[in-house]
Amino acid sequence: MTEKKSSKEKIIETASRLFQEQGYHATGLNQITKESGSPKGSLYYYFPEGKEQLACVAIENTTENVAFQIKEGLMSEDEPIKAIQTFILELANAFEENDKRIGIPVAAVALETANTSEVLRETCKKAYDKWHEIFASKLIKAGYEESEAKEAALVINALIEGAFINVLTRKNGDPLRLIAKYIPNILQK
Amino acid sequence: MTEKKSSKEKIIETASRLFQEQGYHATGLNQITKESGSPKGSLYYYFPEGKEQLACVAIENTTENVAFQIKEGLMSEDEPIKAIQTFILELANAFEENDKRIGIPVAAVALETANTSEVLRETCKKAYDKWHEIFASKLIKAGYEESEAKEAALVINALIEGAFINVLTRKNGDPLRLIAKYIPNILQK
DNA sequence: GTCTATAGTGGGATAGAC
DNA sequence: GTCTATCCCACTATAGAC
Repeated sequence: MTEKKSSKEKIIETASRLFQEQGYHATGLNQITKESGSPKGSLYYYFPEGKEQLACVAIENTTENVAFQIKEGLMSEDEPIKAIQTFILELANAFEENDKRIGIPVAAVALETANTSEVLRETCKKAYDKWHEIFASKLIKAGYEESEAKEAALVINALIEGAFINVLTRKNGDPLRLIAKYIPNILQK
Repeated sequence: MTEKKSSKEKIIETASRLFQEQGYHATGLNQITKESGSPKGSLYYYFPEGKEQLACVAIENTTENVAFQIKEGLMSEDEPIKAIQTFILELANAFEENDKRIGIPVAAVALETANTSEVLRETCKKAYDKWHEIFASKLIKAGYEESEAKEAALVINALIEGAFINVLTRKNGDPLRLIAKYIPNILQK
């Protein structure tokens, strides 16, 4: 209803960004409240169960944002191979334009908490399931058989995540540009 | 020279395992000293610059261990496609046999520290360079052209890392088994 | 409901005994 | 060289004023 963002929204957005850039354990609630401009009392008012609960909501927020970005990115072309390639090249450019400080959505939190928090692990799993579904749907619309499309979607997403790790350690987008060239290989019999 | 492991070695091995399973920030020096059976004074005697220095040495240790595992895994077959597929299937089985608690070597630390520690980022980058080189060398020996082999090596490693993230969030090895099927696609023109 | 002050715990790091 | 005791600080979480 209100035009300006609520405290709760500001906390969620700041938390989403910081968890993505720094991971779960490196991100403190003090930093989140400070950068969002909200006092700590508000954080515990909205998220009474504390950090783990906030992280779940933040990851769900990131999941939706990234899902929207993938959908938009894939709309650039009808032909799915070209569309996916274009999306990947845009990722590489976005990384280099954003001061190279962006992180991989969800991945750091997923790796850190897979063994220590079932609820966070499940939340990250749902993120990947959702993104896979979007890639698969693009392929199915273009005539690919359903089970084949679902498999290819997982493979393509894995390729992007793995290349992105390499992008971060090199601080340049070339690994993403390289894997874009290999998308046709994934999608041929 | 001595038969039993030195304190320093025990610290490095414990640190390597914990950083891999939990990441950088979730792993405390207290936990490392406790699980390695060494007092904290010893840790700072051997690693006077503290946690970051220890993490570098631990990652270098992991780099060598994993390099050895890849080399050994790829020796199972002469033909590189089959050899890489066998290696990936072994990874999936190892995950399920090791209580599903194993982490992805180096990846968590790489994601957490890419923006905050240049020295750790560089150390992780060297790990990936080394592993790429091993895959590439297997391909070159089998007759692949050098630049093509180097590219394919990066793509295959990215595929493994990305699938491994999904394996951890699902707690089952199937994503690795799936990408193994796609290795021939990467290696054909 | 919004915010401040503070408790309590565990982190990295250090000094110095032996 | 090996180990203990301790410091300081940042973290999560809470109590309670307004």
